[in-house]
Amino acid sequence: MIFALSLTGPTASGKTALSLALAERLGAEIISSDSMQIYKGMNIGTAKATAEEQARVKHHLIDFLDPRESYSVERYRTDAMCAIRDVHSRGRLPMLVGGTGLYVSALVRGSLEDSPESSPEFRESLLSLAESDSGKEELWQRLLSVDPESAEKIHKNNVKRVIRALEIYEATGRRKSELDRETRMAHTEVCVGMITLDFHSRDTLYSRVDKRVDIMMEEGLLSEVEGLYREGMLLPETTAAQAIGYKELIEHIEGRSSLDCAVESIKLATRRYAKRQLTWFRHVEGAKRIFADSEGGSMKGEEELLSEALSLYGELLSDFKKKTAADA
RNA sequence: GCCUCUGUAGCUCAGUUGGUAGAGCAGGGGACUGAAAAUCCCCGUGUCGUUGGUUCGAUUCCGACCGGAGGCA
Repeated sequence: MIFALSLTGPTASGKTALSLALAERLGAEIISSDSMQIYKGMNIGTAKATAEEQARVKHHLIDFLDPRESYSVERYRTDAMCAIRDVHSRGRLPMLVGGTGLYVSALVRGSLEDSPESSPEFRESLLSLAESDSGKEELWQRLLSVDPESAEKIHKNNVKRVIRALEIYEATGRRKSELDRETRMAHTEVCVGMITLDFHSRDTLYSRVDKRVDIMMEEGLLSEVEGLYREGMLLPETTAAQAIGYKELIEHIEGRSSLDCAVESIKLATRRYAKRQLTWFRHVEGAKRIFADSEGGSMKGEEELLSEALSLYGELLSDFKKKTAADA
């Protein structure tokens, strides 16, 4: 059983700075758990660690995929497991850092091996069906007849999820609800100790978000997006083109919104994203929480955060040791 | 100074022929197992500008006052 440390938190919470300090202290290598930093050339808008920062600590699963390509949780699981084994085999601590909750939980929960790959053709054909309300209803009814347990859990308007559940049945003849149960039981070869960054003051987080978007613009986000757009890297419908900061500036480049409007939309979308991340991380079982701000709302100093994180790491590690000793 | 319009949820505004009010946006809460920075669900009490009057009852009608916009001087 391999122990891996994970550091999560909403965008603009200061994950990167803390992760670098922690990694240096613990002899760790960073494995990104971010669904957008995987893409090559998307640097400013995804707040990727800079070249200097990457020189300080070795980073994995960052900046390696063509933005025109699609990726998936399961590919992430495979890639991340591979990186974790690699880092561990060299006697270093694998440290997952990123804000994509689903990616982290894919490593915490069992394997999804039995789960079928996605089928673009299948999705497309059902998607066109779902354009009307009655079409959505029809798809959901179809799911209800095939896998009532999943249908009950998935709202009929959540077309993507309804389609995925149907896709699983179509491809394997098995129900999504069954597979979910099995994967929940599946054993994992890695134990992830999780630290989550939270905020006492939502306002503090949101003003950090706003400020960071302004900084990204100053650093040249617009020309980064323009460059990628001109090279044909940001194609409609791809995951990369849906990234916050990119989709809004694409609209502006295509003349559908003013620059000011685009920047405001980026801030708004980022704040909402941060809120969703907080919801996700707050409800993750077994995660240890540290606050980036004090109760009054002012940001904590780096030293203070680092020492809090180190003590949580100590707790997580001793829990892990107890657990492995008990298993043996 | 006079005249007209206007003052309702954080913002933009509906509305009540007098029985204390509702949309959009913002905001809050939640879900999440091969698209996840995606996708989806739930949540609206606010001195109806202030103060008098009429009335069983006023945010709604009338007066005064205080903001705001425009017009005339």
